[in-house]
Amino acid sequence: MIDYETLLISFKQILKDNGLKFTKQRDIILKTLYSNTGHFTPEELLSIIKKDYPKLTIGIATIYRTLGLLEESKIVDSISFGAKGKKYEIGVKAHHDHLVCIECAKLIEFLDETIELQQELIAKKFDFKMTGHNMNIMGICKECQKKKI
Amino acid sequence: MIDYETLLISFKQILKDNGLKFTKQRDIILKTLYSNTGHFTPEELLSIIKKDYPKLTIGIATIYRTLGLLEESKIVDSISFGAKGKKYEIGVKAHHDHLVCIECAKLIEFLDETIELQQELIAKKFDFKMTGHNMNIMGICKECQKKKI
DNA sequence: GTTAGTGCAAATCGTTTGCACGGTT
DNA sequence: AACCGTGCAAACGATTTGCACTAAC
Repeated sequence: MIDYETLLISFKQILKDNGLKFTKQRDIILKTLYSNTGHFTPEELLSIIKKDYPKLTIGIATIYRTLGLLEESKIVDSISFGAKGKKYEIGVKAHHDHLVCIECAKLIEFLDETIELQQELIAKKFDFKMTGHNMNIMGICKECQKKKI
Repeated sequence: MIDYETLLISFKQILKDNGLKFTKQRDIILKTLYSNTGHFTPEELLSIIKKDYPKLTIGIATIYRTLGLLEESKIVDSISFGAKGKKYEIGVKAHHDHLVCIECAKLIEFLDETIELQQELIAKKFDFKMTGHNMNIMGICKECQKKKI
């Protein structure tokens, strides 16, 4: 996984290239995403930040705006839960897909080279300019299967 | 693809098993989904029904409630567009995945046996009881690539 | 007759936007 | 100084819900 220094430099470069500014809020959102492993909703991210930086004023709108920016810049990835919102995570680590537990909403990451390759072949076959993909296997995780008994 | 008679019988059976009623609205929603190929948002479905059955009174709430029921019953599948809603289609035909155009929201269906098989292997590997999966390849379709020039 | 289903409108939830002020360049 | 970013609250769009009425059983 990329180190934080490098990530920060490349984020600053992206901002500069687009005439955007590097603010406290953007700094802290990126740092928080980097240092907390896992997948967060915008609201979850906000409450982590409010807890970790009580002095900082920050609103949910900024979280959304910054996550949008980070997603465009390919720094974070998102996974969608229908009308139930989206979850975000740092996306500069190795790409992966998800197993989604329909009971507890837990996410398990995996990477499968065979699938990755097939996806590229399929996109090519349909003259599709692939910009990304997401694959979610829905089901009931090991732990929740036990609970049900 | 399953014929409509059989589908209707199994839907009625599901309703009966759960102490639910077979209503005009449910009848027509299923029929409309079956006879119109494609992927529809709840709003789109409602306007098709209102056009085809001008005498029927039906509201958007019923569409949502029925689609939820049909999805639980595995009769329809949905594909999510983040906060931009969901689209539904009859799911009793052969399973397939989607190419999603990020410009025009068009969906292209495909089926890839290699990927299907890999998914089962992955679920097994993580002791996941797979209940479903969705895979969406995002990108720009052939037509939209041309438009951009 | 009992119970579930309906349409409607209000409520809700996640997300986006307009605006005046504050911070970065 | 110029301009972007911010918080706030209002606006928004998709979906859900409470209610009194209606229809399926």
